[in-house]
Amino acid sequence: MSSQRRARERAQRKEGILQAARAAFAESGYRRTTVEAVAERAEIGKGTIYLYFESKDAIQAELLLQALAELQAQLKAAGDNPATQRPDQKLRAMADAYLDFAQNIPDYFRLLNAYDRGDFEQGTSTQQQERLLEASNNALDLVTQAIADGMASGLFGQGDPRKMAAVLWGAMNGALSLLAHPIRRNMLPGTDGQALCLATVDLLLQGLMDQK
Amino acid sequence: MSSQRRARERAQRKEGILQAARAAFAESGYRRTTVEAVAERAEIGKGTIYLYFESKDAIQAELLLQALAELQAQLKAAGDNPATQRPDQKLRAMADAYLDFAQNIPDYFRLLNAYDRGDFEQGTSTQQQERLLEASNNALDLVTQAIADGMASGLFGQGDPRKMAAVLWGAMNGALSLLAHPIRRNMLPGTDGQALCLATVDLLLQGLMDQK
Amino acid sequence: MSSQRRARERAQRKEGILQAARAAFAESGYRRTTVEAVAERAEIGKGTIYLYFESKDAIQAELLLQALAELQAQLKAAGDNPATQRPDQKLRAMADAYLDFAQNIPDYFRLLNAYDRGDFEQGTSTQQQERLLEASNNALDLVTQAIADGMASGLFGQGDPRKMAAVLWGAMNGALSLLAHPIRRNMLPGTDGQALCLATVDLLLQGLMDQK
Amino acid sequence: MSSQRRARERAQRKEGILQAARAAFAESGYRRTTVEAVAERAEIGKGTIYLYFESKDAIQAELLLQALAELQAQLKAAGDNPATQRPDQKLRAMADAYLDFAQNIPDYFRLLNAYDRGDFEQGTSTQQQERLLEASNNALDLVTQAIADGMASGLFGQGDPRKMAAVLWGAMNGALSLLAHPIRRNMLPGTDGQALCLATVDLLLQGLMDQK
DNA sequence: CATGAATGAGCATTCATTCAT
DNA sequence: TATGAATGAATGCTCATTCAT
Repeated sequence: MSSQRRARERAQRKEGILQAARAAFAESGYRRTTVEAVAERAEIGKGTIYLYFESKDAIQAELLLQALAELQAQLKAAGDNPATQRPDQKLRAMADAYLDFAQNIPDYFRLLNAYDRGDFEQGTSTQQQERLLEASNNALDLVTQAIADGMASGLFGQGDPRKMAAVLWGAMNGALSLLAHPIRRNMLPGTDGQALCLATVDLLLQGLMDQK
Repeated sequence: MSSQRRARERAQRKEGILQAARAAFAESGYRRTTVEAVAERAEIGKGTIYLYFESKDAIQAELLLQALAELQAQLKAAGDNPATQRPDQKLRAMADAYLDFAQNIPDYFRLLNAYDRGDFEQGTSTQQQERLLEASNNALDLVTQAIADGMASGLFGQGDPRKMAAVLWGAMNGALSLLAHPIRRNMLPGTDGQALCLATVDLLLQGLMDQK
Repeated sequence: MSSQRRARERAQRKEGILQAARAAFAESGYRRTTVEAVAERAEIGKGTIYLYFESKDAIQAELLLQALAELQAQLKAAGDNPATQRPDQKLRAMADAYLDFAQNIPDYFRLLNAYDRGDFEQGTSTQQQERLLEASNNALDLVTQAIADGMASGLFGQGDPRKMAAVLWGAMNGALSLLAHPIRRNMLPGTDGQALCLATVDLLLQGLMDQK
Repeated sequence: MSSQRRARERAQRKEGILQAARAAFAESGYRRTTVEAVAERAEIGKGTIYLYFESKDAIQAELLLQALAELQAQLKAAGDNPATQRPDQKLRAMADAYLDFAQNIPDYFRLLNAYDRGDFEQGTSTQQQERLLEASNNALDLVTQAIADGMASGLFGQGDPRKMAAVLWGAMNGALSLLAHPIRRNMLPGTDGQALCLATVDLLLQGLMDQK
């Protein structure tokens, strides 16, 4: 059926716009990126974008959902790996997955960070906010559960597992953000984001395990 | 001499503009803040601002330097306190100072974070960038030194002290940023920025000390 | 012959577009009506419209000709009615016909008024303007003739019959337009367009007949 | 005081924009007139307009109020003239005033007509609509009163004076509008708006007076 | 013939910066 | 030195029209 091909082409075009927007937003930031710039990158006309998206804000919101879905999938895959049974191994695997995510799809990572900063409160509908919150909670729950398991088994010291999960999350965000900017990289020659991130996780896990 | 008084008045006027801009940027964000809004807050005419600053960007850059100088001063004061001799105590004192800085002058803290994200590459001249880099390095050096002392004295395990300093810096940034947005606070009921930050430092110091 | 059927189908399709446009223009106004909205109403594709009309303006111009032709036909029918022989009866019959036209096909009436205001000078070709002028003249001639008859028979006072025809025409337009807007209807509670129109005609005929 | 001069210059500038807009709207219609075109006509920059008016709609609304105020003043002056005591003389004087208004300030006249057609429902605030309605009612009341006087004195036949006032109003609008467009003027050689309007008033007054 | 995806000119509005006073 | 009126470049979005299928 041609309707199938039509739908596929439409989805491809939409995805093309999203990726063009992702690159453009990453390069210049949301506000500085014009709709025309996105169109040029996607090699289409300005008006065409509005055949696929309601507004510039809608593009960003859609990208955000994509980013969070992707992250959640990668975290889940890492946590579900049967080869990593021990809670500390699970946490490290998920940390690695987060690191991979931040390094392989840095635009998505930046987008999530921008959302955390509240950079586009107006651009997301209530429904989208709920979906985003749910996805975020799911992701954080995965980490929380691993920590709770570690505490229950005596591997980690006692504490609030959700708070510890937030500590991990925040610390990794911080490490990854720190080296995102060239000026900061110059301050730490010989250390890249990956190394800093791994060192952070090492130290935190060490602290967790020796806390008892 | 009247030239002295004139210079003093000029500096006061400049400072007034800077503080007005700081408050305005914090309230509405840099892009959404108009130069006119800054002028109104400073209770001067719009054109007067351009007698003291080249551009809106220049105001932001100057604020950045102020923020960094203030942070450096507070970290130095915390590290120099003779009551805290042990490296881990020094680190904790500096962490507390950073936390205080972030909480008491959140506008400055946000400004530094925004700069780290590369939000205004165009707004800073090369000279300003060098001053910023130097100030940042000085601040990081203070932390690095304390860690190096701890390693030398056997209190901490061996490692790259500058990298560890960066880990601390990044982790604290991450913890503080995480709870800056209401949506994230809702995800962590009962935990505020301070608690999260303290937990992060606890865990990292724990990790450092037990690493031997 | 199939060419006949084809021509008929083409005419039907064209008529369908015209009626869709008429309804759409009446509902939302010419500027606010998009070509796509007309296409949807006509249940055809947007591009198809351009197989039958040069432009959006051309649709409006064609509607205008239809409206004028329809009005002329109705006026002629009213004037030709053998039951109304006396000039004043003829005039009243034609006025009633105009009132019916304005009330039964308000879209056409509004279109004619819009044209009178010069709302779309650019949309009509010279040829169309000539056809429009001719149709208008024919309609006005019908009224003029009845008035001239009345003057010749001594029923009306002497005067320029064409000018009197224009007076009648303008006055009816004015009465009908006045109550087209809700705000004006609120100013005249208890009076509708029909009553106002009839009162206008009464008064004018009275004036004509008593002018001698 | 310089503040007086300042205020005067500001008012002059505002008035300049209003008159530029009046001319532009009259020439091309409201929708087809761009803000830039108004600015060029007023020989100022595009942005300057927004120092004096909230929006394009606000300019139109202000013009409307000016137009109605002007009309009301002229009608009142005509009706209050002690030289015209008899109701029919008063009515004729007010009709002359309306004719003068339409001919001397045709842009204002067109603007009022456009408002009557409901061409800009969105552009006027509720408060403005009330002011407009009140001004309209005042104007119509002047005519109604003269007709009521005529009926009371036996000069005119009995009837609903407000309805008769509306008949007069509508008929004059119709006569004036009819000849506003060149194509219509061509249909009536030798007759101009003034003649048509006067003929309309003559006929209506004749009708009123002979109605008894 | 019919379609609808693609296009880009056009528009109202904002705001950093300039400059006459 | 201080002012704020004036400016016009920049931007998100609409819609009449075209054209490949």
